Amino acid sequence: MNVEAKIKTDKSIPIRSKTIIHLSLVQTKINETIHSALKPFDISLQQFNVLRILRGQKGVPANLNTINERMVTKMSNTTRLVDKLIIKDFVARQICQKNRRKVEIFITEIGLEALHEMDAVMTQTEHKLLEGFTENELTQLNELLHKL
Amino acid sequence: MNVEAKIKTDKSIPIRSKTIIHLSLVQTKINETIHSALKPFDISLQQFNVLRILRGQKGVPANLNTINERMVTKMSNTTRLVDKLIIKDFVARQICQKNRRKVEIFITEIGLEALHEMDAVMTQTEHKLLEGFTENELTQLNELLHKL
DNA sequence: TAACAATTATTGTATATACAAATGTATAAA
DNA sequence: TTTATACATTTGTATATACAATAATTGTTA
Repeated sequence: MNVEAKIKTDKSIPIRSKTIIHLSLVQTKINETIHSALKPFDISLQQFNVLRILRGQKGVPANLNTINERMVTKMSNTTRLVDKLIIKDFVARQICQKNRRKVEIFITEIGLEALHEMDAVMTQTEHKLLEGFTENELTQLNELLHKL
Repeated sequence: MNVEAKIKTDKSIPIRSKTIIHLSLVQTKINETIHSALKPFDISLQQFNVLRILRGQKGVPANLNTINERMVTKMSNTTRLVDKLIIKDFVARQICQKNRRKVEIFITEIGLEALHEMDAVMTQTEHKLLEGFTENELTQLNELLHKL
């Protein structure tokens, strides 16, 4: 991921601008890679993330607020995202009886199985994306990102 | 930007998954920050990037292909993006006389002036986003991102 | 308790984006 | 010259997303 080459500029860019552009380029690459890795499963990255959040609940249903809080990129319309997962029978939704404003969303057996298949592909994709890094460099990168 | 806190998981995440999530979180933050910084100018980040590309041409008009190649996040419909900049009188478009399939797009005086104002805001935003970093750490981060 | 405010989710609408098909132009081949 | 192919952009369409408005329920307070 060579910034200067990519944006084809002759003049040297200030280090901060360069960093921001660099991060954007990296993210674009990551998104494209993950997107195509998930393609065979006919699921979007956002939908995949919701499934993982629900699995993390270990059987406890989550309401929309909880999902929203834990989403990496927040969605204004998690409702419709969940709708799509329901169509696939990956999750189910029911009204919370304690507080009927809330809904309880949980992952189904079918969803768990599908997610398990996707996990393998995702792990593989992550390794491929980060194949240029040593363990030490990964730690370094995370420490630096932590400052942002 | 604390990954574990943000995604509220108890179990420790594999370093590669963590890195990918970390990068996504960082990018979300950057996008939100830049988006709100550009809000007063009523321009999207993509539109801003096109303006910068056109200024980089130093008077030489660019065709759509050139713009597309240099875009950080590639767009399938640069046509419509340029349309919006034309409405604002920031750029102009004319058919290339040498090859009438091509169009020539260039930034106007109004566009240059507007961009100049935005530059100040962007520099400020970049500094704020990266205020936790020393010069040395910025260099380090760029070197690491280069591996991706 | 009635009125009002706060919470939670859903829906409507406008814009953004991805992908494919269509348009118009230029070049090459028969 | 006609046909085919490649090129550069535009348009159509479906989906995604952001933001605001609405609906339903619960909590608060006068």
